[in-house]
Amino acid sequence: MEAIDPYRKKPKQTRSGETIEVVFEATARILQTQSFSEFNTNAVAKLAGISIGTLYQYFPNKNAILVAMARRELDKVSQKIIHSITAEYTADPSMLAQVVVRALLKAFGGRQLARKVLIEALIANGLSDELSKPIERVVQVIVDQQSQPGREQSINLSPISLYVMSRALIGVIRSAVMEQSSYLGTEGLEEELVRLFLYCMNHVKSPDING
Amino acid sequence: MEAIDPYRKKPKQTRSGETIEVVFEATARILQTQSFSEFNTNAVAKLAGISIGTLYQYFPNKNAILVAMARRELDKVSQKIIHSITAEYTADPSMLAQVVVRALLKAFGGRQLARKVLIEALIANGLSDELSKPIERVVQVIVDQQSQPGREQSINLSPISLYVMSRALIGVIRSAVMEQSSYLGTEGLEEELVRLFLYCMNHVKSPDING
Amino acid sequence: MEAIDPYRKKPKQTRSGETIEVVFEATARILQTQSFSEFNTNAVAKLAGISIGTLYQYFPNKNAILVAMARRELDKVSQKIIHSITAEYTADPSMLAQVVVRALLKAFGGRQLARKVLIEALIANGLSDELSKPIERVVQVIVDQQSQPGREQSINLSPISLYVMSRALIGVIRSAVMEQSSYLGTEGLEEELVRLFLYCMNHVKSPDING
Amino acid sequence: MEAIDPYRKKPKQTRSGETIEVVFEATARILQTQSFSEFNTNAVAKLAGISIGTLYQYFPNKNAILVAMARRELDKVSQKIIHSITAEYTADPSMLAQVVVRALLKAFGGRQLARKVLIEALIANGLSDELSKPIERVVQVIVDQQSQPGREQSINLSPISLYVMSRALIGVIRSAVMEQSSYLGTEGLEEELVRLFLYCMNHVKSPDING
DNA sequence: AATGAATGAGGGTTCATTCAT
DNA sequence: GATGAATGAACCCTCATTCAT
Repeated sequence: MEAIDPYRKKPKQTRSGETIEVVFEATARILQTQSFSEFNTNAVAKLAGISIGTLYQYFPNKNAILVAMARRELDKVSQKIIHSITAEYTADPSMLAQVVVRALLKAFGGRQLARKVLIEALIANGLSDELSKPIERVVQVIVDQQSQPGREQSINLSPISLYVMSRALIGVIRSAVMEQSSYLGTEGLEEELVRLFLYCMNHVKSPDING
Repeated sequence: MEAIDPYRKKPKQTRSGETIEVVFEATARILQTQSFSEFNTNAVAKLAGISIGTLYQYFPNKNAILVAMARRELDKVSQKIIHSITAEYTADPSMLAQVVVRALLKAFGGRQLARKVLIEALIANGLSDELSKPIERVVQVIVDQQSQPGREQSINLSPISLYVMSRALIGVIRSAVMEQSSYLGTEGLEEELVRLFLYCMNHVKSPDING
Repeated sequence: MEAIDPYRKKPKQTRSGETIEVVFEATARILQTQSFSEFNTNAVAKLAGISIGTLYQYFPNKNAILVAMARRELDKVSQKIIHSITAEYTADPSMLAQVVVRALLKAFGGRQLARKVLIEALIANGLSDELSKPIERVVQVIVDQQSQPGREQSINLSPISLYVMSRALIGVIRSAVMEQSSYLGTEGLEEELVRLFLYCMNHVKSPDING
Repeated sequence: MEAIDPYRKKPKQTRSGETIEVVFEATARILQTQSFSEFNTNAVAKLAGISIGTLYQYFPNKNAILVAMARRELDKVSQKIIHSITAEYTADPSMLAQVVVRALLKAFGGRQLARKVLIEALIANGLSDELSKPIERVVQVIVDQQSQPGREQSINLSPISLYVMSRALIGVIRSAVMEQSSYLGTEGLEEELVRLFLYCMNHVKSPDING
């Protein structure tokens, strides 16, 4: 559907990198302070302090700005989480879960309107699967970690379980952010998510309701 | 925010109801066969076989069409599910879960592009919480059912658990629909969702990964 | 340019008269509380509590409402002034002038937004000459009065003098109303207008500036 | 109220000035040859030979065209009159009056429909006081001139007298233009206006009618 | 006489994108 | 590489007016 590479020219030079950066900066500012409908190429160029012509030399079209920005943002998120996991390496799964959930909440639940709109943009552009990619990456890292030789019991997470788990997690966080839910920032939500995460990782057979 | 009532005039006469219906019909057809950007008031009116003026006598603006339609759609969904539960009343929780999940998948996962865009519309209008309402309604019905006198053990679902559960479920389905995931329609997905649902309903303490 | 008779059906019956009245009432209310652009047939009909169809049975088109209303309004004005003159019949010209000016100011300078907009409407419809008609009528009455047999000296006002005089007077008042001038309501303005009026009535040859 | 500056971008380049000019030209042509209702942005752009987009880069909205144009027109008028006065400097007040009145009539009474509509535009935009500004400017110049040292008798024109005078003069001319009066262009009208002007400038106490 | 749903021409305005400089 | 004036297709929405009931 959409051009896979949203950039028109690779930021080889420092100059180019700067231009892309100011465009992102301007985009974020607009999404944050104004509505999504306020986001248009002319406005971005103006706020970025560049000409509209220059903008179009770095992005083939309006959408490409959002896509590029969102991708970079999501990359950052997974980088951070993976870093957290690696740094606080632990054998305790519940600790692990907490680290991941907390990082996710911090990343997406920042109450930052810009991120919310960015997410909307991804969705509206049929790129909503990108949203879940960071979690998939994260989970993969965890699985790899847990499956290291020397471990007694390695996790065996089926692809579909991974899929459901990541979408469930992100789904809850996404909803909370979009609805500006009052649960955001509470310990309760974090606990529930940790529990959900652990359940999915364990992949135990669901026990009966009545025992 | 957004006008709560997306209708401009109450359908007092039968005529009005019909008009709204043809507008919905046309909207669905456009969303299904063409892209979202093809969805404009003129196209809708034309396909609906009414004048643009008439359309605007029933909907205050373009967005209102989507919002009204989405709401009705979601209402239908919960109606159906609740009906299913009531019809196939069962003491077996896993049966219950299956009924609910299957109904949800059928409702949202119809692979119908129109529904996808409708969901987008809700989100874009800051009404994404409406998406989860049907599940909340459904769960409420279930809880009520399970808690009837005579039952040995009633369910005690905390609000936050209900919240997380409904958003997790819808999150997965939503993602699958939006991404046009290949899991859609598979038994595997259904099973996973049933499991997730049951787990959440039971709300058991998550066992350790290795334990 | 415009239909001379703005009414579609003569108000023979009481019913008809009432309808026209509620239309005028609604029009006035809209012009007063909202802008001129808010004035449209649908709004008028709604506020008047009649159907749009009924409205069009009494007025051939939108403009006719304004024209009819303005004419009636201006008629009222001249009626009042003439009444004042007749009632306070006086041989003293300056008294006469004061009576006329005061009546005019009261009629047009009422700070009533509706009248202002009505005036605008007349102008916009190329009927601005109607504005001056009341004064012409008034002056005619005065002239007739002054010229009654038994009077030593009758006034001999040339048509062009009458024209200039009436337009000058109305011009000042109109401007003051339109600009919402702070002079409105002051004695100073009244005095100046009385002086102007008297000067015009006297029609003396203009003396040199320096004497 | 209304945006004080009706322009969207300052004519930095020569190009801009030209664009504004062709827009004015096209506007005038339309107002002159067609009715006011024919005046719409698309028609203007077309006749101006520019795209509608370009037009909107110079004027924020349709009305701004009229306002900008009217202002420029009125500026021209006062420039011309002041120029006339200065050029034909004279100590003879009646000559002076004639110069002013003639210039005013020429400026406003050109029978040009465009000017009429322009005036309407000013009025409709609540800027009708702008209409009188040129005369105020002119009178100021005259007063300054007359009050120069060496003159035996300087004029002492109170603000309210100035106000009444300018509005009376313009009022008559405006009416004549709007009504397309047959007096327009006659010597009689000019004489009457000169007389009115002189009377106001002298500000003599009005003599009794019969005295 | 009254109604009011339906009409649809028409117009204001935006904004993604181009291209000559 | 940068600029930004110019473009014009596209689209939302209004509202005067009609006419079947």
